[in-house]
Amino acid sequence: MNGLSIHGIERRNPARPGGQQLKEHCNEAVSPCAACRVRPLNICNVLLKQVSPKKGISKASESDWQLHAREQARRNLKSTGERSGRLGILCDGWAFRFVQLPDGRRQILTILLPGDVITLTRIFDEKIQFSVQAITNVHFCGYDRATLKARLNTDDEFLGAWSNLVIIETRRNFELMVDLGCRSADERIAHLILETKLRLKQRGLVVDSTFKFPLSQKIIAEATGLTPEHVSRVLASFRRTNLIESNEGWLKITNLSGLQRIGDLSV
Amino acid sequence: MNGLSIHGIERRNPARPGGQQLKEHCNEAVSPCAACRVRPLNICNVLLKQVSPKKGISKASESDWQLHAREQARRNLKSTGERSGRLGILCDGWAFRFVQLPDGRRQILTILLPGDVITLTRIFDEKIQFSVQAITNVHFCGYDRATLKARLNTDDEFLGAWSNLVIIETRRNFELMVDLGCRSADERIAHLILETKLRLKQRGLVVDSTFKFPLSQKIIAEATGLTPEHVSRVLASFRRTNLIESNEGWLKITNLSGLQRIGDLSV
DNA sequence: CGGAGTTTTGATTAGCGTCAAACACTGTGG
DNA sequence: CCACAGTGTTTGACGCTAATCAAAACTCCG
Repeated sequence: MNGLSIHGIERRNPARPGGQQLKEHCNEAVSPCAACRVRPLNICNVLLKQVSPKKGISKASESDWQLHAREQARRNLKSTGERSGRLGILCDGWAFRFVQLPDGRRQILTILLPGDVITLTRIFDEKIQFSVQAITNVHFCGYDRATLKARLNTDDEFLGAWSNLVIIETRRNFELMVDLGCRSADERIAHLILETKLRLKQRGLVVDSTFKFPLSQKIIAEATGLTPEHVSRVLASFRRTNLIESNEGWLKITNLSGLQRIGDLSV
Repeated sequence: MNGLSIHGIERRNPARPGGQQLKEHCNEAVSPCAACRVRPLNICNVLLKQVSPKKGISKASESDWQLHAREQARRNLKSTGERSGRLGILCDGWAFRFVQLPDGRRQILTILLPGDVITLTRIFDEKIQFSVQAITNVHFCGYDRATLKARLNTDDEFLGAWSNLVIIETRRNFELMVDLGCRSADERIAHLILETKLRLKQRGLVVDSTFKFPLSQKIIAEATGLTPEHVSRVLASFRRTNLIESNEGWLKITNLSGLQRIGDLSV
């Protein structure tokens, strides 16, 4: 968790005085989406390619239908039951979806990487069913829910893009269920590393089997249903057997086939 | 697993000679959908209320766009990677979605009750990502995928109904992840019982806290990520403390608040 | 320098898995 | 009719994985 962010956007935001001022809108003249590299991974490409008047979106709402914002590491972007009316997309940085039980136990449902849709079902679901927390400093944008809903009914391409994401997400949910239900600690952690590497590779963020990995062991524990202590032991054993190297929020897979033998992605 | 089925449809199908003849189409003069009681729970109501020509469905395809079939208990309805081109709905009987790992381990993803959509994302997903197995004898129907996909683009009500099911399913997937990731064996099993009771209640299939429960302990084990032996012990302890009574595929909750204290549904 | 959070390591324990055997139930074939 | 196999449930003994408890080393940051 050093100062480098993935897309070269530095973490050193202007220091904010109070902790209450959570979200900072960036009303930049030029939309940051123009330079976004992860647009093809989600629905932004489809949404932004043509904001034509014939779609029935008035000029007035157009200026407001997409809002950009930032948030500091470790702060919540969304909380269970919230009704913000916006579908969020993570432009830059890492975050995770999680559920918090009354007694403090937490389960991480999804690690969110740059380009991921934060609240995919928000188009139809008023209340979201989980909370979202930033891992690093993040930059995200929110589309107006009503506008998207209307567009889903008229724009076949958008419907296709959205449902494609639903399918990908469902598939990953199933994988996590299999992990939690019937795999050992070694397998779960190896799987998490391999899956994250794969997703980062799709974003061009893996060089020489090395990639940014800002997940603390507590986060890995909550994502895999283990304790931080046990995660530490497993990672230590992976390092001892020369499967991985890690430091300073970076991770390198030094023995890919060895790691795959433990946590292969084939379901 | 006695001879009675939930909707009064008897299990005694005409005896079939070979085991190979898996599926039996029911080309009845009157559609069984007319008497279906679970239609309001899924997309059938919307789909069947008006099959009007103006939707662009030709008379020829209309006769074929919905097919009814049956399957025996313990047989697979679908297998991973299959490409049948139909979206299935469970009309009667119980089934489950599962993933099978190469080494034989299995994880049940969803228990399917009468009225549930078997392959919800099949509209967009050519290959399904899991297998489906019948628990009891089942009766199901399959809608033509291409027809549904076309209709999703033109029929707002259908889109709404479908996406509503996607949300409900996502929510249940998240609940299972929390169960598997951070709850004890007692909690998981109590939760499974309570959730199943709730879903049966929506279908009017619970009387006096008593309901059909044809899940073997092996199935409960695969659904909760436990072993059959341990499930047996937990259920025995539930019975010993007078939380539940069970026999012959039926289950009665004799101490609801006690069971809720263990496996409450609130997430 | 001090405090908070993270990682590491060790010792101990508990929950659940594994192995095994007995029993009940069902359907099958002789 | 019985013998038998196959499957599911129950129970016991034992073992192992991972949790728990605890404490020290390390990092980051004011």
